[in-house]
Amino acid sequence: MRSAAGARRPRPRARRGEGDRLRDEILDAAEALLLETGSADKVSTRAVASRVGVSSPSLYLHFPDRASLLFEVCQRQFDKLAALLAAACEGIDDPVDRLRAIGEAYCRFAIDNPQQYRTMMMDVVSGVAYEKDLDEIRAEVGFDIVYQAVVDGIEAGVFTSDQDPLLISFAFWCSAHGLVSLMIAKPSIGFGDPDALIEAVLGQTLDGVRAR
Amino acid sequence: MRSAAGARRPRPRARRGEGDRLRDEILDAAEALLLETGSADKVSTRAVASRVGVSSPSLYLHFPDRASLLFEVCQRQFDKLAALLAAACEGIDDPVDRLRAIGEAYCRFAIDNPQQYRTMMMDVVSGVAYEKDLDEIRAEVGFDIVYQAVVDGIEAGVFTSDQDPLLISFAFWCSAHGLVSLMIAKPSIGFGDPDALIEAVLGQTLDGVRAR
DNA sequence: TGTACATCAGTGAACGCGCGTTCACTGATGTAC
DNA sequence: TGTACATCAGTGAACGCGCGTTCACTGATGTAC
Repeated sequence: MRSAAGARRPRPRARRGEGDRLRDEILDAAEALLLETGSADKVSTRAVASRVGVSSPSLYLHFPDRASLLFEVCQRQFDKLAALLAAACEGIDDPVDRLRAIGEAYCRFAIDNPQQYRTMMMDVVSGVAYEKDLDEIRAEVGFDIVYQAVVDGIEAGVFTSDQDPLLISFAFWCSAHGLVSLMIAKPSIGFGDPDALIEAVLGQTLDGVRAR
Repeated sequence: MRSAAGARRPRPRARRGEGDRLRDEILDAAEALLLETGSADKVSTRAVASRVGVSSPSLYLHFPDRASLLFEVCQRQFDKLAALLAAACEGIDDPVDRLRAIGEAYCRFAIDNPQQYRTMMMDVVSGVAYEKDLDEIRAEVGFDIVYQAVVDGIEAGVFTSDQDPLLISFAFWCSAHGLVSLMIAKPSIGFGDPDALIEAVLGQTLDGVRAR
């Protein structure tokens, strides 16, 4: 816990029109706090302000309330995840390989950013109406590129055409999410090498949709 | 919110040795509160006491602290789930049918008791060292009976023997958990008929491990 | 270049709240005689 | 059966805490002249 009067000198006032600098610092601090405490409930306006080195009322110059701040922290994570997933499948033509790459990138993100993933996908962020409809979720968690890979795979004859591609995509997502959310929620289980487990579980799920 | 002085008359003192009556009422109230609020953080000692119609210090006659109370609430849920799963697969010889029955019962429990499932499997219950090791988890979430069904299935030649049965079991659990935890965490997605979705996702997962 | 003034980013103190927990206590129940 | 006493389940008041948010304010920055 670092106080405004502590090690760092008092922050210089933002110049006119530089308001976004503090705004970004607040978001960074909230994100860091979320990461360290592992719980959105612990990301209090006071803790965030103290970390930035600023009084807590000054958050209200940049966000209408705590819920909006937390919402935006999550939003930045979703943007990051979407970019990661898009990058992961870029240039991979084979639908099976592409699906595997997407799944691995998704799981990697979750394992590397467990507290963010928890907040995005597992928690009720208290006071935040963080309810997205299917279209938003589809874009944000990479559902669209999963779906596209599945459709391509069915067309190429490598995936079964017995099932609705939407359902196949969804089941794939369930596997990936189930795996990483268990690893995050129940670390005491002791999962061994995460990468090996990810590969094995995704591989098995992909086998389930192969054409036969 | 019902106060001690409210509608119900002041609760009669427990007789000597009847201390468990209030203890059970406290657990029931905490469980009900968890269900209604959907968040373990909201299950405060004061709210529980007020619901029972008792002063909050009296909780401390039955539980050393709030964390122990919450822990026991969760423990009762795990016991209930284990019993449900055992009942679900009773008398089903075919390993595939048995596995499907276990998975469906597991998902049903989660859908019917979303807040309890959330607390048991998705949340960090604040202040509760609710860390179980693999052996406990295996027993409590029905992992052992899943594993047995998989082993039986491999022996009977209906499941692939390419994979470690432990891994097959785990991937199955990932699917089921992933499905229900998404349904619980992101209700705004709009999942349609839950039973149909459960059947489809589990069926697809089972297809992934069929011998070919 | 110098001065008076306007702007507005950030502050310090305070609000009312609910929390977990402690403590000395009360008074109904049970028991010994 | 009646009485004095011991037990102990449950209480009321209080503790110190951190919270989200408000409000009147300060004082550095920028601007008009």
